Amino acid sequence: MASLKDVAQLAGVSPSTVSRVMNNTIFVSPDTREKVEQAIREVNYKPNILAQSLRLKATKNIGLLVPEIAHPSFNLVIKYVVDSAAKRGLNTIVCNTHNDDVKEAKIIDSLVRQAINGIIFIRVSDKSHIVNVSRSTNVPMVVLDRAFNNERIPNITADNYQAGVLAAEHLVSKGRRHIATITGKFDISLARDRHQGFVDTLRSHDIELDEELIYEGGFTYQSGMDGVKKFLESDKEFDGLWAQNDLIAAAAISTLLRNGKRVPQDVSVVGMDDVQFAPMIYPSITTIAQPFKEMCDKSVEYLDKLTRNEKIEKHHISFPCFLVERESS
Amino acid sequence: MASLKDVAQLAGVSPSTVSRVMNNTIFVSPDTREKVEQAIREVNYKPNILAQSLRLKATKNIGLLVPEIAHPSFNLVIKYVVDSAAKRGLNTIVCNTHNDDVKEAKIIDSLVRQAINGIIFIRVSDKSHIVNVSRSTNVPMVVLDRAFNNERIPNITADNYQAGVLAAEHLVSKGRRHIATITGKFDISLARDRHQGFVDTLRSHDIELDEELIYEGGFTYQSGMDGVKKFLESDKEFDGLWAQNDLIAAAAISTLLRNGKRVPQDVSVVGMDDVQFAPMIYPSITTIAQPFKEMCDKSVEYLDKLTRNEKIEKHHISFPCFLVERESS
DNA sequence: TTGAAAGCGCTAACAG
DNA sequence: CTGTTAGCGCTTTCAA
Repeated sequence: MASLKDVAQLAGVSPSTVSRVMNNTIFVSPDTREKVEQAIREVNYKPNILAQSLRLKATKNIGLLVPEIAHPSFNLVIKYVVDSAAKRGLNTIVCNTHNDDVKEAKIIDSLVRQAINGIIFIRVSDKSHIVNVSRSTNVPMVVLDRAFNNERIPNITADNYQAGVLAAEHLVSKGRRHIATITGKFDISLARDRHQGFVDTLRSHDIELDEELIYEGGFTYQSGMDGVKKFLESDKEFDGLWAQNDLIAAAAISTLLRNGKRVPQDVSVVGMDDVQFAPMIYPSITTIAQPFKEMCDKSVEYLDKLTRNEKIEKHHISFPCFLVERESS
Repeated sequence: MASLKDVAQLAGVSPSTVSRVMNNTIFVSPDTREKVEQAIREVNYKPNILAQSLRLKATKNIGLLVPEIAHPSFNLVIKYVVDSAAKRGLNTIVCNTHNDDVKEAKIIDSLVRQAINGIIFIRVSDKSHIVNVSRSTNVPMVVLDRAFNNERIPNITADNYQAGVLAAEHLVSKGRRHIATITGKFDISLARDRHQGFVDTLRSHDIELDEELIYEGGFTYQSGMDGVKKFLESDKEFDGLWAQNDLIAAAAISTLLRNGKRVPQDVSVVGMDDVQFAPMIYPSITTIAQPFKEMCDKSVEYLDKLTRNEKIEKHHISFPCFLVERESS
């Protein structure tokens, strides 16, 4: 690969001049410029990003940490972050924390060593303590999806409470009164928020959730199966079910079908996230969608601003969710 | 962030000594080492990766190009490549080529400027011409999943012909004789290979595919729906269907169900890839699995070897597929 | 308007 | 065993 020096030599000018032509930083006389551009073309010169970054103390890479890559919701996040970053000329280094906060800490630690410009971050759990890192290294970070209260680190989330409201309203509007729910682990605050919105709204319709029809799962397919099995084994009748994500919803639907229940006739099922497969299965999943694209865009925008020391409007943005009605309800 | 120089100063030694301690490159006397390590701890020194890379002309980053991040099969590839790279201490920059070979070329072009050590690559189509890039820049590359004949660039694929054989054998073993198939676009050679294996095997059982029961789709959900609709509109009876990926299979299954057909009783459906949702829907999808994990591991291993100029055993490795039998057949 | 020179943070001869 | 020195490829003062 030709270097800037090579180009300079070939054009008979100094390296600084070539740099000036490349970056349009200050005026260069038309004929020198022509000579230089000629030389650049001749050797197909491309600046070495590493050297640039070292000099400028800024890279074109951002890091994206997700609890698990092969999770349909995070898959969407990856797509949108990568696409949005690419639009701004940024590369995305995708890291898998495997739902393990020790691994998570290690990854941040290695990422922070000037390989990247900033980190977008879906925390493994509410316990992940990343503040220290951010403080000691001043690598900009934004926390996505899972709530995080900190005055230094921006936080982009969906309005999870409102998601619960939407789910409840929808089930009630379908005439369902005997309602079950399968949630994520309650040590993740968004699971609590969703549940709270759900419970409050049902209550406002004089519906009280039966304790036996609440299953605290873990945002996994398995917990969807387990939850429905437990409900079926109890004697409780139920005609509506909210699953706090679509993985759980898919599990619930297939488990119900396998047990001779009809969806939606016997049980209306509502999911959450509107992942890729939600419209693809039969019956297709009615779900509470998060505006992932907008959330990811905003995250990248914030990170970008932070790296250039620009102000950001708000430290915590919460995006409203919306209902996508399909066959399962 | 403290630099090597700071540490040296603090420890009262030269920078090179600190470097030696960090890298264990040659012997350092125990007490100097102790002094240095003390200083390192004191300022929490972390080497600047950028400077290291510039100096060593090698980064810890690899690039991964996929035609579309939010495609369930490629999602698996991303997961496995990232995980496998992480085990070797490599970061993965994930890029989305959006099924566009112009974009693809641009991305490679920008990636190649020393930001990365090598590229793993699922080509957009058989037309993508990346050889030039690899030649002019000598950034190591390996082509994954989609066949590519080149003596310079290793190619890791599944045995797609054999996949077709497995699918045909399975349908025949289920007593199916009137068989339909929905394929990927035939400008991607693996679609042709799969089809060939399928056709040859059926023929060996004296079954000839009816032209009207072959639909050349595009590895998308949409083409699965379109294909089945076309089949249903023709008068042809069919009791078996091979979809060349699980997206198509899912579409086929739900379209059949919506049209009053039972799966598998009326039509046995077989997919391919064994993506995440294949076991999750009802009926769960019988599918021809590709050993994605092994394929990705091998790709990363090859890339790693290439970057250290080690020999690799074979330039083209083709991994056998296997049948995963579930409810849909 | 252009060039010379310094330096980003690191490693690796080369001396000693 | 350790220090000095040069240099990876670039940008940016500072002078001219």
